[in-house]
Amino acid sequence: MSNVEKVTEMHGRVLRRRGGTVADIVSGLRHEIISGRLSPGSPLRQEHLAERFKASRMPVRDALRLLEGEGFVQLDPNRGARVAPISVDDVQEIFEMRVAAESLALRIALPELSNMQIDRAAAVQDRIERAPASEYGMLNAAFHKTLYAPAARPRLLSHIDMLGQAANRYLSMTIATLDYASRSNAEHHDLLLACRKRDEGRAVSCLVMHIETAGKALVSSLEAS
Amino acid sequence: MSNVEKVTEMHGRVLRRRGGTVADIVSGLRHEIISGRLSPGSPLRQEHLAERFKASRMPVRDALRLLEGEGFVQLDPNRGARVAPISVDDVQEIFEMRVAAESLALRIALPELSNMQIDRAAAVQDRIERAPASEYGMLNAAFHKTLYAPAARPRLLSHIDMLGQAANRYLSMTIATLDYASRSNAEHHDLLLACRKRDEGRAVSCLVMHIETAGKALVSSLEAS
DNA sequence: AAATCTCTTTTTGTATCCAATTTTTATTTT
DNA sequence: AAAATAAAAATTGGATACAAAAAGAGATTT
Repeated sequence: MSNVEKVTEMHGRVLRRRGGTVADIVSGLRHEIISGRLSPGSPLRQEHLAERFKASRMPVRDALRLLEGEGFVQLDPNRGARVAPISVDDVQEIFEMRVAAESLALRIALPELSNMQIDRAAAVQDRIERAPASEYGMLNAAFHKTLYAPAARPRLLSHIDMLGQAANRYLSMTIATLDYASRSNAEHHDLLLACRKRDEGRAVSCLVMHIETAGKALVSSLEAS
Repeated sequence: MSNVEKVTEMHGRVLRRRGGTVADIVSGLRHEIISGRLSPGSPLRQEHLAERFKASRMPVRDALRLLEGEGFVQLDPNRGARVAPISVDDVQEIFEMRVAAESLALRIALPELSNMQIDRAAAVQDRIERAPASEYGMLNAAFHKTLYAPAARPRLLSHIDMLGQAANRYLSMTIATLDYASRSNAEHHDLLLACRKRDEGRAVSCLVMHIETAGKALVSSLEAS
């Protein structure tokens, strides 16, 4: 979020040094949407955002287009941008897609997976069990990514990443993480064990279960509210 | 592509005003990349594109960002945009992802699929067998989309669409479509038959085979050149 | 009350700057 | 001649200002 503050002068006004403006706005806005500080459906006015991020409209528009591609922002022609709405159907769909994409990634990665890489995933799992709940989403993504990395499938991995971020948006809305955490951790350990044995069938079914139960927990938690 | 030529005055200079500029540039550029008229790796300079599409740099940048999200353009900071490179690995990955995504879509759609919708897909297949090879990519996508539509999964369907477009880019590079066509048509008929019987297992395995053989044909055709 | 017509707000697009980076070219140095 | 360096040319990233179109809100008329 912080930026190099090498300031210079332009048209009599102060401005930040070049670089990373769009990236800043994207990550800032994305974080606010994922964390729920920006509620679904609320309008995102270009001028307002430009002022909030101390930038001009141009990088703001670039950022909005990027976030539209990621599914966090809805852009209607001539009507502007709004925080993408949420729905139970959407969660369901995201988790169905995660099952398909991540089981594919695991199947490809498993034969290439070294013990060292499994150890690294186990270390991430250790951090998950110690870290505060607020970091769960990010660490969970890191755990899964560590296991899929040997697949060497850039498109697939970035697709999985996008789905994970979309899921995090819903995850952070429900405080159901607390009683779900222990179950998720146990499932991660099961998955690691199956990976160590290089048991593809077992590993994939562990993963499918893991994602499906997470999805179901989220859906029921959303339907309750 | 044609546009209203409302002319107006600004800063003493004449300028043409148009509507839907960004969409025009995106679809125009995308078509040129898919059709291969713009070769992989060739630079896309903003100023040059702006002149070619008779627009200013802002909509050009918007378009480039969108196309980057779709994977057709590669954007390096401070170095500009280039037509995304191609590789055999990329084709392989795209078709792996298509298998996963489309078999999921078919599994979800099949129980909701009506005979009328199957007939509509069969009608599209009829058109495929009559139409010129240049329209194969677009019609093939329409055929598959017709079968998946009842799944009512917007995210999944647009993901499948993107993969299809990415695949079309490689498809149009190889003229291997000619001896592949008869095989593809037979597979489409098999798939339709399995759908009519509502035989999920058979339909999905037909589809998986269909996509995999298409991928393999493309890979071997690319490796030959 | 319903329809029409302003008036305002907001988005979309154009044009023109300027600064920071590459990339290229020319010039020196070894 | 080859390598290193400095100057110059392209190009991108970003800012500002302005024009036009659409959507929304009021006010007016029917």
